[in-house]
Amino acid sequence: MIINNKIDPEFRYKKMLTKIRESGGRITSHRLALIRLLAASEGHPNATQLYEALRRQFPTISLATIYKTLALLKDEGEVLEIDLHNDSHYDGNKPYSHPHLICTHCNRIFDGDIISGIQNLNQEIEEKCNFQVSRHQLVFYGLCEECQQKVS
Amino acid sequence: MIINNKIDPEFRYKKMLTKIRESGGRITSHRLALIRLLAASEGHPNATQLYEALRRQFPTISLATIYKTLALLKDEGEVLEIDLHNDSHYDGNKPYSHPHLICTHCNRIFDGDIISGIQNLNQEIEEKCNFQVSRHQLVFYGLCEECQQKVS
DNA sequence: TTTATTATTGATAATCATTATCTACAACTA
DNA sequence: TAGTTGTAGATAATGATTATCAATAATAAA
Ligand SMILES: [Mn+2]
Ligand SMILES: [Mn+2]
Ligand SMILES: [Zn+2]
Ligand SMILES: [Zn+2]
Repeated sequence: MIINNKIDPEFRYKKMLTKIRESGGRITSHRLALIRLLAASEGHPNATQLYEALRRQFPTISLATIYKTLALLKDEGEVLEIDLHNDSHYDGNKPYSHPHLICTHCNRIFDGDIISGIQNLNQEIEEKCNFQVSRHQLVFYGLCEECQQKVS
Repeated sequence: MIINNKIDPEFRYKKMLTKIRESGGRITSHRLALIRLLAASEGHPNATQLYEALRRQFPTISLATIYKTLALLKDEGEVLEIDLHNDSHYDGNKPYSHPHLICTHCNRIFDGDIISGIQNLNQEIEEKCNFQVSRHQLVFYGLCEECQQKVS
């Protein structure tokens, strides 16, 4: 089910469709296409990027539909919103809290869920701060491997 | 210089004034008052909260002035912006990257810089992801000590 | 102290991502 | 196949933050 540090997009696709059906939602062609994109979440796209990607095949699709479907999936816990400065990006492949690495040079967003220290953090916070963590958004800014060479 | 897990506000106040002078900026009464607030940064206020706090003593102060001074101090590295969903909050007491704990019940923002695991994270990211970290924004959402009892 | 220079102010318009609104339409179901 | 109703697309509204600009005040020079 995990391929190349990524959950099988096909599995995620079906899971999202099921969740929508179970909540009484309808499956439209536009939703199908959007969910297919989100299931892979290549590059953690934002609403506009998803809109542009879908516009070719569906010229009549509306940006509002993107936002409404994203909100729906977020409510169902099937999409993670990465809240950046006036620009939300989305991960439908790993809809749970996990760290992200953002390159300040090429602006790409990488998954940082290989990092092992995260689990311990929650526990340390609960012990030292008496704070009960339910979710988190951890963002690290810097230079990705490729850009380190370009910039230096 | 560190009192009660907080940098001496007086020290921060003087440091910010020096930085503004050094960069050719002028010291106005409104800036003085705002910097005094930021140096303590009680509760990590946002622009509107700073505005409301200063309005009593300075009825003619403008929200634009708050934003412009915040941008100036941020450029000088003397204020940390905590970028939340369409609502930036500020820490002028600890202007460097550090974790924050946000209570989803009372909405208060706590400092989480007691946590020791952070230093190790950057190193782990550089090793495992080949990503060179320059700054971060780490936000943990959950229930503060007081609210855990109220909610349960 | 007086004057000249120019950064800063406050009022207000502009921006821009995201939401809300509303009617025609299409997805499900009996 | 028709009826019910959730959804789509167009567009207006929202709201935090920025940009604009003439009047003013902070600083330095005289
Ligand atoms: Mn991700
Ligand atoms: Mn802080
Ligand atoms: Zn890069
Ligand atoms: Zn609380």
